[in-house]
Amino acid sequence: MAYRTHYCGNLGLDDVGSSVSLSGWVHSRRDHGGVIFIDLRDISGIVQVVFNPEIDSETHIKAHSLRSEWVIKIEGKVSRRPKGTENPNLKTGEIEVIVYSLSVLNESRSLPFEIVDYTSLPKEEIRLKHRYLDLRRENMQKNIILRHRVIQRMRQFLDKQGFFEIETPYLIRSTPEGARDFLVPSRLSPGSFYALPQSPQLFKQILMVSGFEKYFQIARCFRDEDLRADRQPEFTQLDIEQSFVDEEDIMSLIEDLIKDVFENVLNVSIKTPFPRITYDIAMLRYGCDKPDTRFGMEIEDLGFLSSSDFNVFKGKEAIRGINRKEMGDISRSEIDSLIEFAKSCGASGLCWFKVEENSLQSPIAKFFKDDELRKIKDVFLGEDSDLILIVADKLKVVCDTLSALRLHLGKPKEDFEFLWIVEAPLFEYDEDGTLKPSHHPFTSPRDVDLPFLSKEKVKVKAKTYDVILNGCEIGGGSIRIHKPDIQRMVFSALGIKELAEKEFGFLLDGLSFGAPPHGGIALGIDRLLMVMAGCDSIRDVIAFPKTQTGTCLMTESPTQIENMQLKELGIKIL
RNA sequence: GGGGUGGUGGUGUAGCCAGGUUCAACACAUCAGACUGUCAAUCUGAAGAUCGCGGGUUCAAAUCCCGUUCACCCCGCCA
Repeated sequence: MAYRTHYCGNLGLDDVGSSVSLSGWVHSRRDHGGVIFIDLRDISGIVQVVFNPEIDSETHIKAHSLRSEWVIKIEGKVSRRPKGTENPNLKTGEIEVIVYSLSVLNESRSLPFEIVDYTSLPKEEIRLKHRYLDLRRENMQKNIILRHRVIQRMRQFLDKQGFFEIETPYLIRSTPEGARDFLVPSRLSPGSFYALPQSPQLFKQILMVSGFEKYFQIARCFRDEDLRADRQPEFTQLDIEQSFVDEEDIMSLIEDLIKDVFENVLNVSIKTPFPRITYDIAMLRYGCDKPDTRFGMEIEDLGFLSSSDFNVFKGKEAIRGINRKEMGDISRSEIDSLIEFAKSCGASGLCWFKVEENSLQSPIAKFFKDDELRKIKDVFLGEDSDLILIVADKLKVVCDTLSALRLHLGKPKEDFEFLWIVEAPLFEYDEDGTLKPSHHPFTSPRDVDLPFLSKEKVKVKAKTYDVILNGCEIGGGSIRIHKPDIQRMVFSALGIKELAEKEFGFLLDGLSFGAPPHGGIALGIDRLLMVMAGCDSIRDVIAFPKTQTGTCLMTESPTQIENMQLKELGIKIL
């Protein structure tokens, strides 16, 4: 007889009276000496199966030896549970299966940890080592299946919109821009290496030149940089590119896609269009380019205080602050720890005012004139029991610190808040003073900024759009440059003209053969899933993630390589 | 490269920053026995850790110090 006629979790009152066979894992057992209850688990859920000595004594004796996570097959009859013994916590709690035949398909050693979600989880180290057991937990199965549903829905949606799913190579040319590449040695060209793609960026643009017009791919991307809770060395993007579009087209496509996915997978309705703010406004109001907008506490400018008598504020590049409502009763030591927090962000200090009886209280209040104090209170709409925090420093430090304080003190509501950040600068200077693209060098500048490409480079804004969900950057894209002369101008502005001709010659060639206007976006599937599933780390939505040092604790990769294998590749370890 | 947190039976924690009659406690899991209606079963009993690893201080170290390693969080880095 077949392993199963039904799935455990799908049985219900409708099945009462039918004979079924079920296969699955022993989730838990309750042995009463007489009757034995087993919770039998398969992918669909759990059902209680009953071994009763009066039904079949031989099977009952066999059932005594069953242990957690043994794999068994049973045959039995679905019965309504006796009155008063129904379990409302179980989807199948109104019925049980009276067993008349049991076979053990496989035994299990005693477990390194319990396969349950109600007790505190073992250390992540242990979970990752025995990932096959960790993934048996209901919560993890939910996450991985959610991931499947989201990806399927995205494919469906894009297919309906006329997009083609096209694969691009994983063994590609290494280019100097961007993150560190993972390299793959070429046996056939000793001393030469492929790189794994950081994204399919160039190939999808080439597909536009090729005339496919609408492309997407669930693409694995690889970046050899340090890991974080939201960063793995390999991660998955929904990569999209489309011809004959502007920013509006891509943003509304993504809004429709996200709306469709959330409504059909999570049954959560999403308001579109998403709010849009420019990069400059985001930096001004939130101090960062991926603000969490689930709470207010926006940053206010206090530049007028640079002319006050308070020396600390004199000559500072920026003076800005936030108002943490209803925290005016904070203790002195709590304020001290906020000051420490600010210092850890790079600030030299943190000034504070409590609003009490409609006026500002602070050790530094005496340095300010009455009208200055009033103005501070007005800027923040200060009310009694508010706490106003002010940082005066270099602009970047002020932004970083206030942004961090905002997240530290904010109480975000449980919700999904989307936001577009548009018009990021095309270029930025890194700390050693070299100009680099803030997205990638194929991003189109705004048409109005073209004249500034050669002079005030940092003022040039780009046709970019990043999509933010609850303060997490879940995607970003841009309209690309489709004219070779403008592409060359950008390369020149970056001072990489010669290098680019060599590295990206094929793109410049492609653009010169009638490339259509085009643009696209990539959504970080792992991060999107992390927020959808309510996890704190993308590791919980990836079946087999790496540790912070880039190792896999289950397979113990990476490993050293035999000399023979190295020799064949023409590689020597230093 | 840097800052921080943690590592105590299989798992999660307590003990540690007052070093010694607590050289190890509690819960869960495991094993054995009992039990015919439980569902995180219950009851009784047993087994199981030289406290990540190495060194040092001390009459004495899970506890203090130094180093190291692993996991996690963060900065740098991530076009």
